[in-house]
Amino acid sequence: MRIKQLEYLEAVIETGSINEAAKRLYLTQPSLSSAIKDLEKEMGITILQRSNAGVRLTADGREFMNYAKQILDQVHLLDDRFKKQQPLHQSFAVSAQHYAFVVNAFVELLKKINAPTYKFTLRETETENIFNDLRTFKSELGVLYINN
Amino acid sequence: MRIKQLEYLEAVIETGSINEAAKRLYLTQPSLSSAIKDLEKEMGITILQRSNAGVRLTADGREFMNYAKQILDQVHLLDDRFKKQQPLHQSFAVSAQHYAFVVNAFVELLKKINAPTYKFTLRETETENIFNDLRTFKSELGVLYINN
DNA sequence: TCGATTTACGCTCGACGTAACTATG
DNA sequence: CATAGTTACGTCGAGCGTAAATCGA
Repeated sequence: MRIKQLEYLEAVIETGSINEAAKRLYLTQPSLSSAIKDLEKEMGITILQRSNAGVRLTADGREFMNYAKQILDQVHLLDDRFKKQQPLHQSFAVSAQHYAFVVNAFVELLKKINAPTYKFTLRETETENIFNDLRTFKSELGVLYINN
Repeated sequence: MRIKQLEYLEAVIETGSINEAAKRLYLTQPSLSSAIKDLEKEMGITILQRSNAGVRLTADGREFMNYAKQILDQVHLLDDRFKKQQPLHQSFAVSAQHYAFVVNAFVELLKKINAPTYKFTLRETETENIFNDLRTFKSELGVLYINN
């Protein structure tokens, strides 16, 4: 049993669908499906009742989740205490020419992410510097617009 | 972070030595060492103070273990409830000729394991049947003695 | 130099992906 | 037939191994 599997299961139950949960977890539906299956096999119980309308907890599954939730809560406590300190410095920088559509896209991104995990930077610079920024890993993404 | 890592760490702390813990966990010392290192790196703290006399908990490590112990306790609760039901049928069988040293070794094994997890069987049979038992997976181990 | 840990590096297995299949309203 | 799920199978990385290096009493 892996902590990840419990987190996966939690997401599946919250969404009521392996498909939806897979999207939220950024993995493919078959991968998630087999991860859950592996867990069920290891525990020797059926946790989910599958149908074409999604999934529902079985009685065993409901009891299992009670235990699993306890574990996840403890894991979160530990993570909060120790883990999340330094990822604050993580940054995502874009170097681009000065164009409105770049700024718009960047703002859209900020809206979507909306988390304090990353430090976002948009460098508007000359074309040549875009290449330099990427080569020196100063920026993660470069945007060029070539007008024909 | 994996549950295994926490269990590894627990064993290391209980024994006060990566070497000893590795033996208890049936893995090699370097593997265990790097597993612990990975955990420390992920958490961004130093858990163990290494020396040529073994290891000791740092202040961070002591606090970390308080959290980890909670997680492990919850995991054990879950395992006890669901997991350990069927492994009772697991069996370990030996096919061998009738020799005192085989019986002695088998008894030694029983003493050492001393757990109700396995069903032990010793089949004393003719040489040819030893091969058959292994081929059909009836036994896990065959013992032949060739007298010169 | 002995007994502990770490570093270097190779292999295998498992986690995840893609493609194709199944089933039900 | 659309939308849920699973099965089949390939790939890549992580976990574990072995061998050699390091380090302190």
